[in-house]
Amino acid sequence: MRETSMPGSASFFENVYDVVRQIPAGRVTSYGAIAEYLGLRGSARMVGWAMNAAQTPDNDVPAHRVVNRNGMLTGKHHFGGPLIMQQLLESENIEIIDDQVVRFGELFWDPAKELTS
DNA sequence: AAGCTGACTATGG
DNA sequence: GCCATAGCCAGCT
Repeated sequence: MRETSMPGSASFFENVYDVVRQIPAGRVTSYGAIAEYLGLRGSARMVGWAMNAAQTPDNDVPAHRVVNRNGMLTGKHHFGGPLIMQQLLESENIEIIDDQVVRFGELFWDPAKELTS
């Protein structure tokens, strides 16, 4: 892993990044799924918060592939623009209607199942 | 040091 | 079916 972070800052943030980076293009996942995979479970907010920190140019974390449980682009406004997230997803053949991922159930990528720890 | 906030989720009314 | 409340944990003021 890239110890680009500061010394001693090893936190679940890197765990989140690692999982998000493994999300295949054209797929999406939810905060809760990642949180549960990391053992945070109900603390899906922490995952979202990790995404907030993932906005740094040093990270290659496709945070746009992470949406809420409804498949809604809740964090779209945090990408520097309210349409950035949608455009990124559309560029990966993911259809977005009304800030929501179409066929979210089909595109959903569960780390707990796909990564088979 | 203590309290608030937050890119969520589940439950209740 | 929609609105309100509670639980969650880590970072910031």
